[in-house]
Amino acid sequence: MADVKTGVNPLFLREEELRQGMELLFYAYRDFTAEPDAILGKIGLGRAHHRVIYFIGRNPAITVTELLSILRITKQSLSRVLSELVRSGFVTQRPGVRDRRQRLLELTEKGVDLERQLSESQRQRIAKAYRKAGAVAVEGFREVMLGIIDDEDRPKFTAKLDRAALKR
Amino acid sequence: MADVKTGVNPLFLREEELRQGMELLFYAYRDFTAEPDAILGKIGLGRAHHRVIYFIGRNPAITVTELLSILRITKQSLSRVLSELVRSGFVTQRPGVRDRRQRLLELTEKGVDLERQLSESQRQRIAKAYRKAGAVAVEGFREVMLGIIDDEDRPKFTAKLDRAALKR
DNA sequence: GCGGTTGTGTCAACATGGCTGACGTAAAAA
DNA sequence: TTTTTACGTCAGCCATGTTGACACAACCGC
Repeated sequence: MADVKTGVNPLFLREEELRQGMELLFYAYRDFTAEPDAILGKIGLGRAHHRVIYFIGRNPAITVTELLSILRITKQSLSRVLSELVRSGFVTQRPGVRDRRQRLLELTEKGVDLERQLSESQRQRIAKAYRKAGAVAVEGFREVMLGIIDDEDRPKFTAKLDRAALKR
Repeated sequence: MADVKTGVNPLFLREEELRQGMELLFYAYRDFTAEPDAILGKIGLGRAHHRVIYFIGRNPAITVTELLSILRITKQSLSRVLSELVRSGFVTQRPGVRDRRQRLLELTEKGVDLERQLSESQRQRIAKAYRKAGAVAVEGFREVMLGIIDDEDRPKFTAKLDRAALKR
């Protein structure tokens, strides 16, 4: 049972290691969101708006249902945020071609600008971390993060067939 | 400017890589918090209570100020959550010895139980990801995550001298 | 010992972003 | 034709953050 190298219970080490992992996630997320939050605050928007803008920018012509499944919130919650973004001219909606009930969402030029501004500090933060850690570490980071994410969303990061395009 | 191997603009690749990193953080955090949130909901508590319980459990006899600096919220926000936890018998307070203005926070037995229950699914999630990815990947994960975290909190994960103990 | 600083608490008001439940409409699919 | 789907909206509630103001005890430096 004794760990020869350290003289410490290996179960304790494991527990400590896992707790460190949990805390890394907490601190990283806390710091990752801090800067965009500050920018958003100045223009009367919140983190929820950033998420919506981000994923629309990332998946042009995304539908409301697809967006809901990414964010895992209710349509009522999304609706509030989304309609604010449409009203203030960051996002446009147009009916789907194959299914006219759908509202395909796109960023306006103004929306693209805001998205870029908001994500800039985050991109820089990730870039700095990647650069400092090196390619091997980045690959390890990717693997561990993928393991943390629920199975169903993992394919998003591997095969990049455009599921979205099939639907419209 | 052209990337010989892929025939793709390397700036685009870099952008894609960074965006993937950002999304990994979003999805990992979303899934990491989902299960404890569900448990908390049933007993009328929220994620904020989990965070407080977690960090008190992790740093027994932590002071309010120290807790505030970890959570980066206002004392008024913490106060509400903390007093609920004290009132419901998850946390105890006692005056500091060296500084009697301080309230040293500890989990009660009930608090320890709840903490364990809440963090269990998270520990398992991390453990599964670590196991699957392997030791090298875990080290890479650690390095990248540390790079994402603000400088000031990075020492928490390296030198583990007990700063807290010096203060009381 | 006095005066400033620190640790903590509290009251009040407000914003954000979740939630549930209910109801409605248009379009697609069976 | 009926049912299901995609989406919207109204209303109300809750959790969790914010700012600002005030209070008090205790500590620290001069």
